[in-house]
Formats: sequence, C-alpha cells, structure tokens
Amino acid sequence: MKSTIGDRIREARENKELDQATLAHKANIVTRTLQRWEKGEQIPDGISITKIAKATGVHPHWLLTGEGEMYDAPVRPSNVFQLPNTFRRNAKLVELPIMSAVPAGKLATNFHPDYVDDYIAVDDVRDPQAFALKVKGNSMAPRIEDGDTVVVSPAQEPHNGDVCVVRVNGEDTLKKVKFEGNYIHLIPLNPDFEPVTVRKKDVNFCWKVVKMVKEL
Amino acid sequence: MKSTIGDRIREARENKELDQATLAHKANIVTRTLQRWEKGEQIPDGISITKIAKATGVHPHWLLTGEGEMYDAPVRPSNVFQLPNTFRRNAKLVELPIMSAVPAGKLATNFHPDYVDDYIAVDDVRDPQAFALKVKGNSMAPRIEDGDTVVVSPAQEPHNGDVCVVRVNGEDTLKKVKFEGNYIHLIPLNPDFEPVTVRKKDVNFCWKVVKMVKEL
DNA sequence: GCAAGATACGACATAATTGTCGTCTTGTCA
DNA sequence: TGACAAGACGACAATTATGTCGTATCTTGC
Repeated sequence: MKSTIGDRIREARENKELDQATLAHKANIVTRTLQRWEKGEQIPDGISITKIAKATGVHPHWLLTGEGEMYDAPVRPSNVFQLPNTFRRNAKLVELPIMSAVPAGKLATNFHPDYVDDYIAVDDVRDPQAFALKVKGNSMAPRIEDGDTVVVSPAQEPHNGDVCVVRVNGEDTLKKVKFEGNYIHLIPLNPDFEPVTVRKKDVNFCWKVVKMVKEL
Repeated sequence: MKSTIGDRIREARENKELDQATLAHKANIVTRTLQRWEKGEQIPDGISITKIAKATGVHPHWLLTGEGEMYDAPVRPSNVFQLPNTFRRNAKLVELPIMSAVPAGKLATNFHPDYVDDYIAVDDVRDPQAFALKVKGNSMAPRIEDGDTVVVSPAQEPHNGDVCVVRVNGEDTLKKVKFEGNYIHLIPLNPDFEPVTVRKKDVNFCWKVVKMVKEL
C-alpha cells in the first residue's frame, strides 16, 4: 500500500498544521485545486509541486516520489533519533525523546543521541521532527522552570509572542521571541532577567515550543 | 541564469544518450510532448517527472528543482549521506551510519541513505566522509568475516597492502590491494579464493578500510 | 548531392487541469 | 441551540496539456 502524491501533500500540510486555504494561498493556487490533489483526483505539475514543497518545508524529492527523507537533514534532530513514520501517522499519542541540552560551549554534542535520557508521551504532536528538552536555568520562571520539559516543533513557523528554543552563536536559550526587521528580541518571563536583542543572522535556529510539561 | 525543468530534462536525456523518441517511449508519452517540455512550452505533471527521472537515472529532486546532485555519486559517498558537521567537530567519539551494500546490478542505489540501517560508534575517526559497511561474503576470512562491520575512509589514499573496498565494474569487493602500473591486484586473505587482477580504469573507486568491528 | 535519422514545429481535436461558485457535512464552542 | 471554521464535492467555463499528423530543418555519412 504505497502513498500517492496527494497523500504526501496532505501529510506535509498537516505536519505543518496548515489548513487547506492557507497552504493553497501560499502556493498560489485555489483551495479546490488543493483538495483535488489531496484526493488524488488530479495531479499537480512540477512547478506546483515545488511550491508545495517550499510552503510545507518538505523535501521535493519526498513529495514527488515518497522516497528519501521527508525533511532536510540539517535541521532535523531526527537523524539523531527518529521514530518510524508508521508509528505516528495514525497515532495521536506519541513518544518523544527527551534530550538534555548540555552546557553551552560543548556545542558539538548538543542534542546528541547519547544525551537522550528519557522519553515523554504527549498527544496531538504531529510534527515528525518534534522532540523534547529538559530546561536548565530559570529565565522563564515562573511559567517555565528549571527541570521542566518542553516539546519543540521545528516544522512550525515561530511568530511574535511564541516561546522558542533559540540558539544564538552556539548558546541555547528558551525565550519569548519578538521579530522586528533584522532583529529578534528575546524576552524572558522572569523580571529578574533583562530582555536581549540579537541579530537574525546570529541565530542558528529558532524552534517553537508547543508544549510544556512540569513534573511535580 | 537558472535552468528550467525543460532544460534539465534535455540535459538528463542527452547525458544518457537517448533520442527523444526513445525517452518518450520509456516514459510512456509521445515525442511531441517531450519536445514541448524540453522547449519549456508546457510543464509536465508530477508522475511524468518521476518517469523521466527513472528513465534517465537522475535524481527526481534535481530534475524538479535543479538543486542537489544530478546523479548518485559513483565515487564519493558524501552526498549520499553525511552527518552534520556539528556532530563531529572536536569529537573523538563519532557515530557513523552503517550502509548495507545492496546486490550488484542495482548500482545506482548502492550506499543510498535509504539503506542506512544502523549506526556504529567508533573513536578516532576524523574523516568527515567516513562511514561503515556490513561485510558480505567470506573472501577476507579469517581476518574479516561475513557480517562484520568495517569503517571506510574515502578521504585517505590507499597504498600497497591496505585493505580496501573496491568497486570493479559495479561489483563491490573487500580485498587487500597491490598497485602495479595500470593494474591493481586484489588479494583475498582467504586461501580458498584466488587473487584477481583488474585494470585501473575498470575500478570505480577504492576506499581504504581503517577499522573493523566484529560482533561476538 | 542524397538518404536517413534526429529534431522542430504548426494545426487541430481530445483530454486533463484549474478557477469560480454554490451547497452540504462535520466538529467545535459559546 | 446557533454560529462558525474546515473540509468535501458537484457543476460549469476557461485554460492548459496531450496525442496525432504533416511538414520543415539540420546534421552526418556515403
């Protein structure tokens, strides 16, 4: 039972948590057309496939053929650890690896599989790249405290006000972000800490936090 | 000046030395349609693109977008699979992908990331292109046996007496090598097998084996 | 020059895709 | 219960792609 282009378009869209109208708009087509692709009633041309791939962040090769990697390797911590796709496709409850971020400076081993020390079960996380992190430090207190676990979803676009895991020049922090031109403001929730403004080009990645788990 | 899908179709076809009629037949379309694609007058749908890619042996991703590699690398595995550099920098302990070589004949898919089935941790391997292979066959017994894992370092120049992974006319073997003019002697360690002499130009690659891991 | 093979392209009918509009269903939430 | 968002889908016209046929151009080798 192999998947069709339509199936993969839908999977890519749902992983990004876009509705049909939004994705259609991004790809510069109308909703009805996207529906027909997803239903397998019609087949998109090459240029449209490229647009869909760009809008959903998946690899065009995967979208086209179903072979190879769904997402680009560099951003996916999944080459470190990945659950089989079949495990997630029809599952609302998934198990995610918990990585412990090592102290800054030891960049090379950050998010290394050797640092997977536990797993957490969460529901409704569809991003196959999602994983969990143990928080160190109290800059986000009281909402997020030292020792809490956060689930990050790299596939999702971060927006103003979102809490994100941000790596700036090799240093990882967990902050609320605000975008302004070429700069990003990193705002701790804890008033004991000062907001920081960094240049976008200094940011290695900015991953949206979609869930937070606190152990009592 | 960027190339279009049509340009790439033509390039792929000409590299394979197919005429329009032959390729069109392979892809189950008519010549006129192929002409219109190559001229950029019309745009093929996704399924057609896949067929063209298969018939010409190029990567669908390249055909579609012009990005990435056109072909599976015959001499260099780095584009096939590479761990992000950050995972290796300053690291003595690295994790390498284990590729399983698929049967000869399926040359194009040899060492393809889809065939990465496991990882092995080794220390002191600095070649960022290094990867691991599961050995098939017993021609190197008793020192290297079927099922063992070897680490190859394509960046290193092989010399007389080194054990290498050699691909001759599409067939992979693991032998001790000895260079002599335009010829290479491939010497099995197992006396049950005979040495073979091949011409250098028939050798697709010759990669030095730097480590061998045996599971007990 | 001539023949053969490969490519190019116009014209036309057919087939497929797309955009637009309207209606229907389902699930969610206040 | 009603309002609303997301999705599904039928119908129609407009657009685009495809197949078929005929003819023209261009090498290449004899």
